[in-house]
Amino acid sequence: MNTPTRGPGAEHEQRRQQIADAVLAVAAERGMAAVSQTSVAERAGVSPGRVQHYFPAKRRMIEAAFDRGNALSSARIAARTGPDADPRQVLTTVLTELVPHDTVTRAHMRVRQAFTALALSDEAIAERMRREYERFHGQIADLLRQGQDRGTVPRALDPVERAVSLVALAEGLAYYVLVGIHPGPAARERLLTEIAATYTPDPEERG
Amino acid sequence: MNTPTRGPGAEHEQRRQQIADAVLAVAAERGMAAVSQTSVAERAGVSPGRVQHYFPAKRRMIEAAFDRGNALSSARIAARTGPDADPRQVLTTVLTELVPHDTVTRAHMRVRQAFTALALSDEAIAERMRREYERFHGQIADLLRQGQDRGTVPRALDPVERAVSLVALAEGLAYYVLVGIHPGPAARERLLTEIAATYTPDPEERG
DNA sequence: CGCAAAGCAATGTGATCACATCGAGAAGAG
DNA sequence: CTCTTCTCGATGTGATCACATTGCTTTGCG
Repeated sequence: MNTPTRGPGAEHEQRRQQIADAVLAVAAERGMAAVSQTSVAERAGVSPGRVQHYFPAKRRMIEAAFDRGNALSSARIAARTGPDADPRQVLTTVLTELVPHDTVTRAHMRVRQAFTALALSDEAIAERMRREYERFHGQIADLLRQGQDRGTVPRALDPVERAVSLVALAEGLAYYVLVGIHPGPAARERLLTEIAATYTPDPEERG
Repeated sequence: MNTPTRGPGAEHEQRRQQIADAVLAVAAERGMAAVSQTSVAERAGVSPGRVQHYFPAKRRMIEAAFDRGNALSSARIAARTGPDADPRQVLTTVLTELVPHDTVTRAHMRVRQAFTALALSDEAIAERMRREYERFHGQIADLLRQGQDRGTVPRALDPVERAVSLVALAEGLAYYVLVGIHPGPAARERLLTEIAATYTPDPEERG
């Protein structure tokens, strides 16, 4: 009944996650270039041997970390939006969560930026990135479509195209905040303004 | 009268540029991680010794490449806009040049993305990045202000804030094109739409 | 209890890195 | 022509890397 410590039913997945988390932490703090068996093991508080045991190839470790980052991000956003049904509120939360405003979101966006660069020279990561964005843009587009059904978003607007623009803007602003080009609150305001412009540009039709 | 091949007046700057160009080429083709004395020397067609001679510290080589990239970018955009006086045309050219559409722009944006990631873990690059963006955002804001003076841009609009948003959008879209998330022409269209929305949202006031 | 296998720490290996060092050769100065 | 100084190719060095190998320890199982 108790979890086996060995064999196919062992806590492998938990250990792998622990290591993947360490990869994310190192990437957030010192960039992808600092990710090595040694640094990851140290950060995870395990031996380098164990890291190698769970990830015989570094490539797989990076990919696992990428997936882990996406899972954590989804979980965080799901927790943040809760069971809210209002699509505009959900959209606003999802997009503003991209703009760094605390330790967790800062770390997350630093990791995202690291993978973003990696995707340009690593086809496996690039493919995952494409799938991830297809999902993400689709989610935002769906929220806009729900708005259209409720009449709060103009029918003339292409939900996918608008979703792409909103996310691109949010990520561009997120980087400015990360590197200190633009203050976080101002970036958030810019984003909220753009979201507001998406909803009922003609204010008299609200019901 | 002829250029000395040695001493303080030698063709040092030209050699340094040649090496910096090789750094940019390697970064564009294989990412910053592939930039080393060996790879750069090979790409530049010179000996590793010469690379080390001109850049005793790798850090300086990277910084020189960053500056060189900015100089090349400015020159390319200046050549592209020409002596045009119409601020909207200039703004459109500058922004759409950010979206990859040929070999040169693709390479340039790949390099830019590489430095973008580097800035998050290298304070010297981050500082240069901040200065570079301050200049860039300022340039776009100036173009918008000229539009306001001509009455083609609403006075109510904050030029700096709008400039930041436009550039952020353009860069976000540029990345989507680079990694194959979004087609280039569509990204360009999205950008043109956003630029159009900045100019005279009320079409009847045009003279 | 004994044993086969799994978990995993420790160590080895060859490559590559940034950077140091050295010396040959070229070019200007006297 | 000689000498000095700059250029820069060649080679050395120690660190770090990903990954291979080895073998001890633990665990489940008969």
